[in-house]
Amino acid sequence: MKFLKPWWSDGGGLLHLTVLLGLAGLHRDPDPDRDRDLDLDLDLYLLLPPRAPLRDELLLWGRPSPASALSPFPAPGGWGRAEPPLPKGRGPEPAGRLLRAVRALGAPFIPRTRVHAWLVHGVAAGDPDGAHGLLGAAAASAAGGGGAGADGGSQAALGGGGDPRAAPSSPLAAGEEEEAPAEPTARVPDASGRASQENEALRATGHSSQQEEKEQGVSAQDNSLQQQDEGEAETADAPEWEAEKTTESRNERYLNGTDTSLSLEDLLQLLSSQPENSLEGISLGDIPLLPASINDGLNSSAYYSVNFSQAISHDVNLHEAMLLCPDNAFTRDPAGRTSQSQAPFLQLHSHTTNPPQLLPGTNVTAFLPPVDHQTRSVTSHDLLCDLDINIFDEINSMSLVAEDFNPMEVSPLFGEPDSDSGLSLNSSHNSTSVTNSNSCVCDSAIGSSSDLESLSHHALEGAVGGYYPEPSKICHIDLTSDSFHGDLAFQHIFHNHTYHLQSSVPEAISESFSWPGKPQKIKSRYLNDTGRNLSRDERRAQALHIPFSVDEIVHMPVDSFNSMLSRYHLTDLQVSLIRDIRRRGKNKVAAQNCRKRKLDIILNLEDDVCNLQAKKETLKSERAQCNKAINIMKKKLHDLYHDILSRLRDDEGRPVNPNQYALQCSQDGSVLVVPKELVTSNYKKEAQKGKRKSERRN
DNA sequence: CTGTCCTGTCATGTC
DNA sequence: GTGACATGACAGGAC
Repeated sequence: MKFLKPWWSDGGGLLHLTVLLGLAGLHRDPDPDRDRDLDLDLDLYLLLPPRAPLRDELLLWGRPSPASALSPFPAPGGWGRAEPPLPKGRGPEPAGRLLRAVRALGAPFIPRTRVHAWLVHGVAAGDPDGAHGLLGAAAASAAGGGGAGADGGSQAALGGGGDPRAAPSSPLAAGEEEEAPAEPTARVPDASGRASQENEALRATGHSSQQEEKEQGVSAQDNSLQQQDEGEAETADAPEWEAEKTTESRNERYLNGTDTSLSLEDLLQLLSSQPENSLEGISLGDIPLLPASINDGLNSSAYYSVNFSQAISHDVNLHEAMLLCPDNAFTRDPAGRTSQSQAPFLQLHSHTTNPPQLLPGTNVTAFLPPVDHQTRSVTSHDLLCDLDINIFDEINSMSLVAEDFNPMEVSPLFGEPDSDSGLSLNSSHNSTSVTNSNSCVCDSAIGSSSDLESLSHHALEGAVGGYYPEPSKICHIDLTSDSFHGDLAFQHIFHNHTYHLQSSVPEAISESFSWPGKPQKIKSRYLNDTGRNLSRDERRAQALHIPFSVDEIVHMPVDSFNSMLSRYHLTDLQVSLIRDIRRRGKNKVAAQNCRKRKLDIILNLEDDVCNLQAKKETLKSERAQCNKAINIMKKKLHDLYHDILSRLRDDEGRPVNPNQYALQCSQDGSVLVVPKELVTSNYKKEAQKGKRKSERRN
């Protein structure tokens, strides 16, 4: 079990449960060869609402094993789902379904009394259809014991027939309807039986005997409470949102396939209630698929204002995370907290005392939501006292060993990594500090924000910087609109915000007016939600509550900028800062462009240099070749001169000196031997004439 | 510890 | 005169 991350500072978060259900011989097939055991391995992700502990409902979506296609049993269709079975080999669940399911809740935040579980991955090793049947039967049971339209196999498995009380253990029947008596049938063990079963499951996971004793003690308490609840169920006042979800309507939704939710307790209760061989013919083939990772779906679910990508990224100490829940989570409503707060923990214990023979090989490690704890009167103190430390230690060892937990990645919300306050996530996760403060997460988170930067980061991210905060980071702000915003803990949070704002604004102002020389080391300490460093201007703007993002300030046209300044009633300080931000921003862009241009120019010049050097080399080579050819021609001409002149004789019969005479070809083709002086003068004259002619032509 | 590179910022000039 | 832009210079951080 891993408490992946408490993105709500008061303890909400994502809880990863691994539920191993070993059901030996549960699935009977007419063909003995096909009779097989059921090993159901479920990965559940429980989305724990902020400040609202597990209570009375799980919404569970199943993902049938790919092996279901090989099922020898026909897929049931009676208690069908709104979503048709996904084609074989289909990938993860698209985010839309989860989102729709989440939005179907009808509230911006998860109802505080509900817990939602996504069956992210389910593998029925032995018989996937058996596993499906298991869930299917559970859903059918939840639908009222298998009414009209329910799968016949499911009905047979449940033995419910048409009697709505045939499956009184249905959490929906007992928890939501709060009408069905809790009289267990021969097939359906009572709560204590379930508790015994799950206790055995926990024992199989290695719990110590002492721990079991504690759990059993809590289970007994839980059982008594549950029985009391059952007796008082009719008189219990259900919350408004619950009133809207009557069993009838819920059953209808189950039956007509518009509601795919399924209580996890349904599942466990069904497991405990069904004797061996009783799940024959039931299938989960039509349980809608779910993504192998909830990341996509949850990430797209801005509805929660939760950063799921981060939420599932880390393991945290579950014990601490649970205990980190602010006290208000348990004491907010002393009258109404009777059941809601302690439910998850108590329920955990209540499910741990079942006799092992009922579910041989069953290994359940999960916080199970209670069905009906409306009237429980256990205080939060009792709850916390009832928590078995060993459980958390074991969970911690499991989770922290399984995955590396990097508290620093969680820290941006809780404190600066190198905060001078000395408080960090590590400290917030320290057991001592945790147990000393019921709201230590929030306190440390806010209280450790020793300067304006972190404060403004949390409080004003949306307005300044152009980077919208991830929901996990602003949850404590958004929650102000929630019905819990009157909590003392949150008042404390906002008090701290105000305090730090007041104490930090001058710092920011002074910083903004002493720009040169200001240390910029602080920059790396302030990360926005995308992990990007908040610029100094962004922090300044946040500090001064400037309702525009830096991007807007910098990039908007002048007219819009001026009109914006005139529209809003801004102080001189704000206007000055906005203009400085705009100037610096534009200058920054200009500098970037300038450097880019400079770099381009340099690169172009380098290219030019290379090209010119290559051309130069080519010309050198050509010139060398020409010179060589010229030399050859000169040599040949020289030889020719000597050969010809050596054969000539003057009037006196003496050989002609080649150095004094030259050969000259006339236009008529005759060759004359003339003194070089004449040749030179004539050549110059000819050259001048040719030059004049060329000039005339031009 | 030092050098290099990158980036932001300021000052100044130009349009 | 003002704003936008370009650019040199400087400083700080990262590597």
